[in-house]
Amino acid sequence: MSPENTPTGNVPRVKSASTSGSAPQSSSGPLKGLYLRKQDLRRGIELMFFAYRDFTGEADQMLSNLGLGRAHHRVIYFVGRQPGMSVSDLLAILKITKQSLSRVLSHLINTGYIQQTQGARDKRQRLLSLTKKGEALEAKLTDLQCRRFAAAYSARGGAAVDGFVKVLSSLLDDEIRADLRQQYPDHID
Amino acid sequence: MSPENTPTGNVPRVKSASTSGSAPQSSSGPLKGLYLRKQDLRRGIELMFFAYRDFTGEADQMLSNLGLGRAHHRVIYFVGRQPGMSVSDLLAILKITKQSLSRVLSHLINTGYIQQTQGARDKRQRLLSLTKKGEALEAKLTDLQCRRFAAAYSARGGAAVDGFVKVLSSLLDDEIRADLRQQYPDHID
DNA sequence: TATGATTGGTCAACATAGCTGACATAATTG
DNA sequence: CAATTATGTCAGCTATGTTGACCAATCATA
Repeated sequence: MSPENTPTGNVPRVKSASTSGSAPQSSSGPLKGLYLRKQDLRRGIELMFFAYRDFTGEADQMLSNLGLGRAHHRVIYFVGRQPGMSVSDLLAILKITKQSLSRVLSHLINTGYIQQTQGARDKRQRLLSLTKKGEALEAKLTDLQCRRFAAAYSARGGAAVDGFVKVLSSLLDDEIRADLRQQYPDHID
Repeated sequence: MSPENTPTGNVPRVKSASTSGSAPQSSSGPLKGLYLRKQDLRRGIELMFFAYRDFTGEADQMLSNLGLGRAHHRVIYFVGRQPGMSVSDLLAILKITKQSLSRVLSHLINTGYIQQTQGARDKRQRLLSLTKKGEALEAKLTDLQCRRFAAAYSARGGAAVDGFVKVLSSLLDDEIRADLRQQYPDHID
């Protein structure tokens, strides 16, 4: 039941470049039309959809074997990246509601993946970090995804990685891009 | 409550390149270490997360005003891309269960975004296409996302787009990559 | 033509992960 | 002391995925 063996033969296939029709090369320079045609933009949209799905697929599988979901993964990932972060830091990154986070976070604490310590400067804060068990899981999950990236990066080379990072950065909302730029010292921009 | 104004000041920020520690430049060539360090791979992971969220955000907003969700968008998008596709084609692309699709698809048919016609060669098939109303919505949604891509593409130029497409393609599972390659005549590979 | 495979729909039930709104507690800050 | 902040919690809702079972129409073929 994978896309390629639909026995009817009408496998999903774009009616060639028909969607682009008369390509909107519009006015500007002669180079623009080469990657700003409707079909190029649609390819971008579709690549994002499929790549994101595949990118998360392996980790999702491993997580579901542990009774966890992608939401747990996000928490584990970001807490692992910055141990000692507060709940509101996490909320600001994930941009979900307190209640949504609470459900997932409590579960991770109860099952021993994450621990809390009271903030020293501000005792209201609960500073989050991974337990040994949490670190082990984080490492396994991140390794899975890093391996996929390492394969893609090394298959395509530094120039391609550079373009990848540039375009993805430009797809971001402005505030997020500013944040990410801060976090990566040698960020291309 | 956006990331930059957490008043505590401990805005999510990677402890510089500490996660990379002794970068695994491993054995290979001298260029590899420049984009295969742990921090580079993590940046890729995070860019995917944030970019996907921002990429879908505007459309999600417009959809929710109409009482629709992202699942409806996917159906509208792919039916719009290839009018006359069958239900099983759509299932093969979306990789969700028949029941999940059914719920969303029925809703789109009942609300007049999508119409069905009986297949000519195989009368069991219901060939899907957008109604006028559906086409109008598809155009609005796709325009939103295309505009974001067009801005990113033209900000970064053709070489970056090239790298972007290459790396995203390499992040795909093999079967999906083969499908996409077919669909785009001038796909870089 | 009879049988089996395929296309598609449907029902019931469930899980995950998001949301809102309201409210409580504790600590910090002015 | 008062206002704000950080965090948690309760109840309830929605969207989107899942499984398993089953049915009807149609097609392909022995």
